[in-house]
Amino acid sequence: MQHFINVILPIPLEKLFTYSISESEFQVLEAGMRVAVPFGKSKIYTALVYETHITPPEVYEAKEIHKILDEHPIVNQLQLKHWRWIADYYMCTIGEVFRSAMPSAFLLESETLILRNQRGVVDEGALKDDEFLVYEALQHQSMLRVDEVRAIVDTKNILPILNRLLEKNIIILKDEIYEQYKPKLVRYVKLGSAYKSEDRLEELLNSLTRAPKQSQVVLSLFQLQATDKKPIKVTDLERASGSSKAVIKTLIDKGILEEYHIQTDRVNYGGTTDDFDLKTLNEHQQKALQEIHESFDNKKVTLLHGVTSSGKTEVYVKLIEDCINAGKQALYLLPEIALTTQLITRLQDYFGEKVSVYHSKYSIHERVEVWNNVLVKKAKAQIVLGARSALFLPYSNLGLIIVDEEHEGSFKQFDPAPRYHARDAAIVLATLHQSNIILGSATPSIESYYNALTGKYGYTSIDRRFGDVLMPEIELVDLKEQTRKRRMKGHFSERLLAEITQTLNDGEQVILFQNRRGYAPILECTTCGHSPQCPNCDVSLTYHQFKKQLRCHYCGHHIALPESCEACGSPTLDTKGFGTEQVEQELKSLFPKSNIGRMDLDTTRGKYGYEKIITAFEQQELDILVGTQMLTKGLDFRNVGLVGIMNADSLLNFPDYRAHERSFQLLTQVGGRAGRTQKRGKVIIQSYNPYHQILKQVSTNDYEGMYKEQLYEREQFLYPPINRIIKITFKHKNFNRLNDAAEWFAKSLMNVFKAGILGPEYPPVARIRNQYLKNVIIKIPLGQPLGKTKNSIKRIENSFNAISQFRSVRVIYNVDHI
DNA sequence: AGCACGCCGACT
DNA sequence: GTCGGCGTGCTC
Repeated sequence: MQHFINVILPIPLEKLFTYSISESEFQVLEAGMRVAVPFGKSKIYTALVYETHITPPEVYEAKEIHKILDEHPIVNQLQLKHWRWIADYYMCTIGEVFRSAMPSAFLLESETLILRNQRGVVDEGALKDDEFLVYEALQHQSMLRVDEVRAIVDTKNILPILNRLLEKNIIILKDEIYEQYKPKLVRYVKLGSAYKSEDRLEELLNSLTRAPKQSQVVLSLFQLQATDKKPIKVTDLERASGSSKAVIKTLIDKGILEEYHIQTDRVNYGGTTDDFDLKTLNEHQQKALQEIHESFDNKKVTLLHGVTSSGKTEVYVKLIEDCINAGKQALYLLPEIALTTQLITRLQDYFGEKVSVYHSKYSIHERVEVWNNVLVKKAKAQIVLGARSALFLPYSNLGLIIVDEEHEGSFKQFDPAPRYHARDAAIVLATLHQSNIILGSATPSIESYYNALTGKYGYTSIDRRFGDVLMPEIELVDLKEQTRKRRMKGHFSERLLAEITQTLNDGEQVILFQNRRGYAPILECTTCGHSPQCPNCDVSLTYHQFKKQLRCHYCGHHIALPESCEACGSPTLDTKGFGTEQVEQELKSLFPKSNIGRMDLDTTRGKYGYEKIITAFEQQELDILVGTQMLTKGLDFRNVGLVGIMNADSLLNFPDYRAHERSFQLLTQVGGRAGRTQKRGKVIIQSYNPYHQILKQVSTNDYEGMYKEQLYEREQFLYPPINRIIKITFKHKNFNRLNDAAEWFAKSLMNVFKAGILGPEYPPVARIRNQYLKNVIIKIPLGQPLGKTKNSIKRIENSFNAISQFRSVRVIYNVDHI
């Protein structure tokens, strides 16, 4: 009998692929195990077994698999179901979900290597120039990768060259897949087995009298062994003997010492364990906890609406405790930017080494380890704290999911597919596991609050700050008036300056928020009005003073700062608008005695990027911190007396239906950083439009009012939560073709759906990396069956792809686009 | 998505 | 003449 497997490949193709396997492989293979399979002419991919069966494919001959990569499944059935749901709901392929769900180290691809053919006889004179270059390179390096060859000969298509070299027997090709994950090994040493007996030992020491360093090492080894029976690390021996790696190596080479390796975990928690000093909950938290339990009993998703600094974390901790006591796994999801050491240590203080952390700044190795720990249900991975990708770990018995900062837009993945919303995917995951799930926020999203009010979610709130600290006092400053009266110093109003001075004098810290990085978004010639544009994108280049550069924030293109206008040649260049860099600079001249820090994408690169800045601010080495929305989340600073919003208008004037909701959330969250101890904090919001409804609602803490008004608008314009939306983006480098394609697609949608089709429209940035963009938005009434709607859309896409000029236009679906 | 194949323009 | 562009079709 023949045996087969259907596998998921990590590529955007809808179908599963069938490979043939042997009888014995059939005995071993199970769904959820990885196999390496040949695909296409020469590639080898990592695929995941979806099912095994004995039905031969009818219209083609199945290829054989290359290799089995796992002994046991590393993905379970619940995950496969979850992936299927994500692929269906977010209109992508299961292969794309597979690709983004696994740590990249699990997905090896083959790479073609070019090696010297040792048996060939080379007639150097018969080689062409480029062939000779490759030949020469192989004299120095035993093998080359394809893109290295490309760099050497400096042409795109190197295949003809390689083929000629192959024919002349100069090179051979080899396809290699390599395991990217390497367990971390620690080197240990012990005395060589030849020297175990007493007399041999004495002999040894005598022989080393002329090598004092070496004998010192041997003596240190004895001392270490005497004090501690544990294995001795090479690094420890090095330190104890005060000698070098080289000396130890010599001893190893001589056979006097033997080295060996023990595998260790990268993800270890170094702190003390079982150090449970959970603050007792206050009455408000207690009440919330009670209500959450009741809501959980009704099997409901529960929304916890607690004002900033109300102590939601303590409530979560209680819930986690219950969950792990019941022997189940707990998942705590946070937006990437809120995953700070502050929170991690706090949780580790409660739960010790039961907490694992999983997010993008972790190395691929660390991620594999967390994956494996969750898979085998290790105690140290019973609680996972992570960003949205932590949703994909191989849980087998989740008892609790917490989605904190539930309103955060960054829970929605934007660029590669699957464009999923982690909050919503978490709800589905909770259903699959029959697990409890709680959404928490100080400013719930309109959707979630709507779901709570309509009874779909359970709801509970905490409207007092922990320790009864007062909500900050919020003051609006009219920039129009201040400018007219010439009361501005740079971008600071008199009021803001006075408050900053006052706060600093009181020995408290200041946070200033400006939601734009760089120095100024636009450089403009005051003579002719020209401003430098990105050659690849339809945006002005942002001026970064620190590097004296103009940069594009979309494609990364950058040029040196021009000294005169490129259009008219006059040196009258001026900046328009302002970013964090400029705020920082102005502050430095206004408050020369204060220490000023800046926190934005440019200053927080690298694994410990933000850690440094946050710690410096925490320890009050910095008096003022300027930053973008990064500083709105999850930071808990004790001593902040004042939060200043440099310009609220840039938020409010954002061109989409969520701008107001987002502004309210952002401003409330930043404001919440002020006054977390007994003294009441202060927030100053500068705006050209201080009578804006949203600003008023922020300043009076009127979430209800904001919700009602926004809901009314969404009802009027048929936006979520009243309707669902799917955004379709069309992308192509040819402007006219893109327009025709988008127009055709929109018309077809119109024919099918009759109403609710918006566009095609150009997005605010209509060209990125030389690709033109156009959007169509489909509004789907809640009653309309989603599956059928998506099928109709897919059918239209099929006809679309049948038109040859449209085929090359990328179609990107974004379901529930934020 | 990649990648090969095949057909056309513009240059060593 | 070839190189390299791009459109087209296929991948078990």
